Amino acid sequence: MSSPPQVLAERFRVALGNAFGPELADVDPVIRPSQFADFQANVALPLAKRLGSKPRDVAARLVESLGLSDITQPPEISGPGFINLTLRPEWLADQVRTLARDPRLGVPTEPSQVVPIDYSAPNVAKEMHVGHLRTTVVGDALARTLEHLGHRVVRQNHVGDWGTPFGMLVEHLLDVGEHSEEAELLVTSPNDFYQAGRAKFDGDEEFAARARRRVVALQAHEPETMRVWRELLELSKSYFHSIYTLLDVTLTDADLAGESSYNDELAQICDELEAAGIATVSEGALCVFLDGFTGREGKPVPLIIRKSDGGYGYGTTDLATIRHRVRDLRADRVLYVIGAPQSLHLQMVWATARKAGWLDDDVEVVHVQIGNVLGADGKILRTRSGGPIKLRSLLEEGVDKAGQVLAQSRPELSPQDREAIALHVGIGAIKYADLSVSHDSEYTFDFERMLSLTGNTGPYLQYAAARIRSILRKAGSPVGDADVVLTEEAERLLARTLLGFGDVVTQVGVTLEPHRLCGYLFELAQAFTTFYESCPVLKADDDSTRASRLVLCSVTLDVLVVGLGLLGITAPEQM
RNA sequence: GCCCCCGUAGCUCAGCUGGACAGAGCGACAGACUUCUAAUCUGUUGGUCGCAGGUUCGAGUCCUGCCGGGGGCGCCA
Repeated sequence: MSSPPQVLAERFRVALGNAFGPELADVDPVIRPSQFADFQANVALPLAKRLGSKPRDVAARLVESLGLSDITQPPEISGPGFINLTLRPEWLADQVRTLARDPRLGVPTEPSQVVPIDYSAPNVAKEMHVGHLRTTVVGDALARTLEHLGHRVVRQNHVGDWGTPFGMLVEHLLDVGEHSEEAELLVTSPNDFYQAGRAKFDGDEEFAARARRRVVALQAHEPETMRVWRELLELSKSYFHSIYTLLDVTLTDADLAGESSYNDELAQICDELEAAGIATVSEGALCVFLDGFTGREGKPVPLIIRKSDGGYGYGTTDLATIRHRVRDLRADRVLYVIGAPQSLHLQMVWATARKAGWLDDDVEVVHVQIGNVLGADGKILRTRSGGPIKLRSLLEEGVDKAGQVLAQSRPELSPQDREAIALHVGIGAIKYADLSVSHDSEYTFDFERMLSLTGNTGPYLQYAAARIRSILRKAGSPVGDADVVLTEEAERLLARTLLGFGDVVTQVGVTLEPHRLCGYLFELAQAFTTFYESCPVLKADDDSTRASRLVLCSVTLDVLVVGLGLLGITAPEQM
């Protein structure tokens, strides 16, 4: 089904053609939300110049040609030439009824694209921290949203599973014993494992020497070393699993596309680039120099693809990665949901890939820049002692705090129920806080704010859904396909808001900005709450009003649940 | 030095790709519970949109230059 702005735009297209000729039919009617009506069309203003007449006259001619009487009240021209459009309640009601029957709730199915999304990317044998939280949560929301729009999303979890530290880690794992309690730390508290290895490396010459030899063995793919390395990965996978499960993130083992998976291609990448004259040796390293990339003192910035010691860095891996996504996955659009500081690096990788012919112009690559998460002091979030905060403890704290609030406000619920709700509320609050501000801006982490039941928070939206569920439970009979009648202003506003869902989801697919969906859902929850306050549902004056309002409740719940679902947030049955 | 991001109400943030007087939430102040979950609501308060030019009928939004904050800029990813 089409959204109101879409329907209006189509009518304007016809009117523009009739009034000013077919060549102007496709001018954007510039339909926008209005503070004086439901929508306003601003097209008369830019058109006036083109036609050489006054904006108000253009608007008047347009209104004459406009066949809208079935949809809107008579359009009004105001100000310099705005056309104000107020939807007829009957038409709105009809649209809501159609929405109620639409399993997609107004969300279109777009022509399917293949969209690899690079997100999360934790490191093997390291604890995830708040930095990973944001890319994981935003990336997952984008994956869910694009999938819902009909695209084929290929999740790519580019985990850090290769490099010199792994010599030390393998050696340490062998030292402590593969099935020891120490080894189990990789699953429960990876940083402790890493730091124990690190401490030994720094303090024990003999171990350090062994670790360095192990790096060589690893790079030579020596079988026993590789076996232990794989064991390291397995343990880390369990750790990732536990976090992803707790976070309710869709990533699975099948999505792992770690750095090591490109090992076999790195030499060839270098050879090919060197043969093509794209890469040249400088100071012993094989580098790509690109026009337009200059650093200090105007010196060209290199993308180093082979270090002077013969090793490969992440630049080479990233080239193999983009090639794989385009050539093997046949991507139409590639998303990198990673930290903002990597911007320059990505630009260089892409430019190199384009030069090498691995990245066609018709493939869109986007860096969804993730801003830092800050503490109350405005600095990157850390523990009081200055160390990075473990993601797991952060999540557990959120769930814990949500549980405390519930214990106070809903003492009548069983501890089991409260625990289940606290999980959804705590995790939902943290995820929503991450999603509701634009992904590229830094944001301040504040439990109190994100767990608040008022304001633009996860719990507020969940609460709205829980109240609707409570009504529907008490309604007894299922919500039928009743006529919708909009008499109260609160009903009108709720109806109009509901009809905007599809457009917002579409927009998120284009701009890759989940915070727009958050803003919409907040608006919807507010519209519902206002309706809830002023329009009794179960105690409505008559049966038809009751039935109509039940439809409104039901559709609102559907949109909230689906919308939150696209964000990766669950709406609990009760709160 | 060059490049990227940011600067909007006391605080945290929006601002729908250029449209009418700049919006929310929190905070503060004043109200609303025999009512479907009062953890929810209503109202009031509050801003030279960092500064100065420019483009435009119209600029928080686009361009240029400053000021201020963050980040990046050759062998860590």
